[in-house]
Amino acid sequence: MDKKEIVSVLNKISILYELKGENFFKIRAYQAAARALELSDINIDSNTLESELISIKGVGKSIAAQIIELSKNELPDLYKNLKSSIPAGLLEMLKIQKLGPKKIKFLYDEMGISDIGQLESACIENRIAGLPNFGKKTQDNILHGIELVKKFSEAFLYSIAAGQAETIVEKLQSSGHITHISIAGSLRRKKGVVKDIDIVACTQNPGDAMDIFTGLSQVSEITAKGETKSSVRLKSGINADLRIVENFQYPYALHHFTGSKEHNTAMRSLAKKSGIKMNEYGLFKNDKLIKCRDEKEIFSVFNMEYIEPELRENTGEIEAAASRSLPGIIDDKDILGLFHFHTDYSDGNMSLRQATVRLIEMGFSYCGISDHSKTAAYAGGIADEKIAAYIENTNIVKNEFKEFTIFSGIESDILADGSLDYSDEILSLFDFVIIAVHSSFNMNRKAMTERIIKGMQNRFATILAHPTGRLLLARDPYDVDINEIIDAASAYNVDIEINASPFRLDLDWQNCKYAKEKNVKIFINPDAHSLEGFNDYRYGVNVARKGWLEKTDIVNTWQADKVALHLSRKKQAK
DNA sequence: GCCGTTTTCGGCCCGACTGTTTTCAGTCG
Repeated sequence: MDKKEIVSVLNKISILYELKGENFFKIRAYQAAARALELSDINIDSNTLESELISIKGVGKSIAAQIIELSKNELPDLYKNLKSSIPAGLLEMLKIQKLGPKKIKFLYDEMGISDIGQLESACIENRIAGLPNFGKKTQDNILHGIELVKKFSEAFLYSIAAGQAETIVEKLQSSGHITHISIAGSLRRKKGVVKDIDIVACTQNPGDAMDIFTGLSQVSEITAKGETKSSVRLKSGINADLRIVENFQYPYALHHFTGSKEHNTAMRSLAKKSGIKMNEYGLFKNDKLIKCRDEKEIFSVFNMEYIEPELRENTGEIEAAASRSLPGIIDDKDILGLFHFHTDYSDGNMSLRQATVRLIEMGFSYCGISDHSKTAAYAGGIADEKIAAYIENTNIVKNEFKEFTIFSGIESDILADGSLDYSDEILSLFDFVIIAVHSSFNMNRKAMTERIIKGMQNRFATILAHPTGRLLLARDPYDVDINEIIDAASAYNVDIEINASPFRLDLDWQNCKYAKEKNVKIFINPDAHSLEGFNDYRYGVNVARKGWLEKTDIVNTWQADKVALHLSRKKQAK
């Protein structure tokens, strides 16, 4: 079993323990170990030693032994026994809102209910209301929750949720009385996929603000309404929470509701060590508030640098902030040019000229065109005999815009055997060659990894595009060893892109640190097919920020002449 | 189950809202 599968088993054990009613801290220990393992750089195989595993904070002897068993493809007895003692349907039942492990356990133990179907019938037959600690309201909530499980996914693309959150903030702001307001939660941390919308605000009239919030036209249902917290479900299916606090509490509340949960837990435990209590209303020493005007001052109390929201995942940012060694992460304005876009030579709906005009308007100083190659028939890829015309057109536009640099490129398919779909003769005509997998996704891990590495060995390969091929919420990544890909990129001097399409965000932020460690250079590419698509580069910046990347790591934050040198050196070196 | 610059035992982050209860457990974030 590989690391990903092992992480999944550890998480399953924690869920099974929850349904068993096990000790809360034991449950959390498994969750913590799973997460620690996931985020560590350790590569797990059948030779992995206990000592390596125990060195990961959160993994002890017991869990290390289970990981070792799993790495040898043996399921630990503990897991087998747990799994066989708990019907799979109970796990599904956890997806129902307002229904947690305790109630599920009760329903199973006392009523023999072991899946969503049985639960639904029991509710319809009015057999749930009347049970101890269950009433009519709970029964209705369960039925409603079941309906939602059937209807909605639990996750939404950042781009969709962010748009809706911004609209809500604007409406609350225009209603007056708001003194502070911000999007918080995973949206503020710029996760690619989010579960809900969190908003923190201060106002002189909390009642009014709650009324406005719960009365918004996009609200389909009010799930909670109080003086300081209200929750609604939007018509889109996304849940949104509004928290209202006093002005002086705003920085603490903003930090608290921005999370992540793991970051907060770590911060609180750190606070506790210095005798400070930390919650959404403040920092307290001996019940006395330590005044902070903004989030920056909260971190200062602990003698830490300000931690950007994107970094707050408890992946080392707290330690780095304490030792004043946080990375200087990039900003939208650091991006000076955009590569990887498609024009009407393949499946884009704009000409190179139109693209260039737009990019100049957006303030960029260079770009790199890369239409699809001949194998991508579905995308109108360019046949061998049309390459000359494609390059000629690029040259015409190049000459028209002297102050703006256009790099000439192509997105060449990595075929199933690892070869690229153009001859070296054709590939040599370009300033850069993006290589990508667009077909035969169902290869096994070893074969897929070897295929991509062979593609990178081509002497003209410049950038590897969307390295895992995933489509968020729609298509799993193909089976590939991403660390091996990064190692190979380092060895064969190939850059990797962060595909900034909100549907892809591939390379993922969690792999960026390893790429940086291996000195692999990164491009943030919009993969635009239309003029509007260029704006997507910002989503890629979000990924780079979460991934601790700095300007030195990201090629398209460099000036055009440096990029030109970088590309030509790559071509000559190979 | 994990962890330790007071600790190898005894802790483990904290609070709002709901619904079912008469003081609180469960769920969620």
